[in-house]
Amino acid sequence: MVAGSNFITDLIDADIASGRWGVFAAGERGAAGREGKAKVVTRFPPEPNGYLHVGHAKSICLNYGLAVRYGGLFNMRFDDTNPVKEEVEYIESIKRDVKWLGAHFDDAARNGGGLFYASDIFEKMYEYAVELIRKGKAYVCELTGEEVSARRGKPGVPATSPHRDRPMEDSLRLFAEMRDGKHPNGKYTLRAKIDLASPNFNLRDPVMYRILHEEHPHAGKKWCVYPMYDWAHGIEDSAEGITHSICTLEFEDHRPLYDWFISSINEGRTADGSGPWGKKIHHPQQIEFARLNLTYTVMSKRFLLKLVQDKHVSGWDDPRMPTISGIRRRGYPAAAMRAFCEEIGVTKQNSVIDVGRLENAVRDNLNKRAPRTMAVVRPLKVIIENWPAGKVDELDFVVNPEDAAAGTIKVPFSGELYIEQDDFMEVPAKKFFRLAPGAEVRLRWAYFIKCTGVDKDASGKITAVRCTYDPATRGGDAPAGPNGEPPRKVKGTLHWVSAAHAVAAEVRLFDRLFKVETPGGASGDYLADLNPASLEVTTALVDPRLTTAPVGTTYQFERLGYFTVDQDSAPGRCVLNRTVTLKDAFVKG
RNA sequence: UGGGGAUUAGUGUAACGGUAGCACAACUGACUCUGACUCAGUUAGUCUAGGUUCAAAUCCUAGAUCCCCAGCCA
Repeated sequence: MVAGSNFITDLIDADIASGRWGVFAAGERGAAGREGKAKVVTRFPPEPNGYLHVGHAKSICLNYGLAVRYGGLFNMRFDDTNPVKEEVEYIESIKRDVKWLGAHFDDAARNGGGLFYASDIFEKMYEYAVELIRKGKAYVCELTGEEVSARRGKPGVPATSPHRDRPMEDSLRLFAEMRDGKHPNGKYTLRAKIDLASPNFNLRDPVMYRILHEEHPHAGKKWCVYPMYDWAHGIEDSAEGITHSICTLEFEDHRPLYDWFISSINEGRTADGSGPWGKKIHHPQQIEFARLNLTYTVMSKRFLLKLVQDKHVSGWDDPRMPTISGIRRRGYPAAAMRAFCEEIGVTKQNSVIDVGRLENAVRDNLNKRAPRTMAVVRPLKVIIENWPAGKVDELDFVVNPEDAAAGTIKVPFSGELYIEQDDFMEVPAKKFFRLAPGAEVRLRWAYFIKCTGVDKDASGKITAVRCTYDPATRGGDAPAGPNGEPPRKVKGTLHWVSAAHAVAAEVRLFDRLFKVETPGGASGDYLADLNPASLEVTTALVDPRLTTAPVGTTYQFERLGYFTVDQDSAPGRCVLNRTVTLKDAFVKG
């Protein structure tokens, strides 16, 4: 079994072995070197009615990954058949997100098959629809939505339509009138004449076209009839030469319809074009896989839109959102997203992945790349009592222990420092090996310090911790004893900043957007499960170098987590998003 | 009470009639100038009942459970 294989690659392997889809012709679709290779053409076909989320990322990685794996092509296509819900803003964001993920749809040398819009072939679809009417396979129906619904039938009870035997000429005329804008929304539909008694309700004469007097984000004002998904999708795939049309599980019982439409167009057509209706059109294979679900996450576009509209989040790109824009802003690397998708596999089983696995993929990626820095998020002042007044020491700080090439930088040390509040306990808990009265710890890359006492205000709150330092431990290690005794060890190492040198930065500490593993679980009420503490904003003390880092730069704040420079940063204002925490094995108590 | 799918450790995912494996999580321990990383180990699984076979997660029969479907959404 080859790494990364799954039931879809098994299927494609079989197709290649049997020569099912033929080979790329010389000069076909871009980059040279593809001719003679077995054809594999996939696509990602979102409707531009919202922002992409991590569920879409799975589909993008799957489809693009297959094109790369087999040296085929990957198309980006907007399935823009319903102008009521679609917007240019969504089209633009989707292109941006797909590119960011690394699916190079417009680069032929990197398996890019191109950018397509369903709406660009509406004319062709219209012609095919006319053809089906002529073949007696479609008719204009004038039932209202409610009437269609009322006549839908039940399992075992057929649907009915009084118009299915309308003469072909009448349907042709009415369909043309529909297109010409002579009728209001909802007055007529074009329906496929399939089987009103089918146990599969999708086959009970599904609607192919509805009248929608609506401007389209890509096609403008050209149309007032729009095709339905089932009718349009196979034609889009066919026109683009898609071989494997991959979609999610809920379309499984639409597959007979997908096949019926293309087969019906092909009826009376032949491979060489000698048939009465001309040349056969390409008939792709639809394959269904299980969509991605994550714990503590809602993936419904409808609900994400509600979060944005009702301002529960700051926008589609709020770093707490499971959108691609959100995780990008939060600082998740695209490569981590890809690794995650690879890791979880592809099957037909509904499943819920622990969101911790996505976070792990992010840590894994960042651990190797992110430069380290010391920053204090909840400052507690430390006074070094025996530090020479006014002295500043410059110490070497290792930028990335995982990457020797990253080198070292100098950090300033002085007699007044800040450490993390969590790193001091006046009455230490069991197994607490950080700072406490009488305890000695190491300040990372600096000195050992020993706590001699605390300062408190009138209310008894600790305002500062007093320590002494050991000059012999400069750099962070104790020397060996005079008679070769092993050097003194300390168990705890703390991060710190020099009070006089650190600068303030806004830090946004994100937690999960939902407080329960399955939001909306029993009640279906997602909002009730929102985590009220999903965002905490604090002022941290950071290395001044961070204030000039470009937006999107990610650092590891040692012992805390990864933090990424947010787009809200400006000269004089540094804003950092906590991308993900480090794992923490220490449990208080 | 119709149709379409799916059931393998806590969670995912392999095994395609021939030793049930891997990853994550959990728990031990080692290492450590990040309680991170890394390393070693432990716990733990074929939905049920029959059948075929030398041999069944895999094939057959019956059942159970879960998901999807009656938009002029996709």
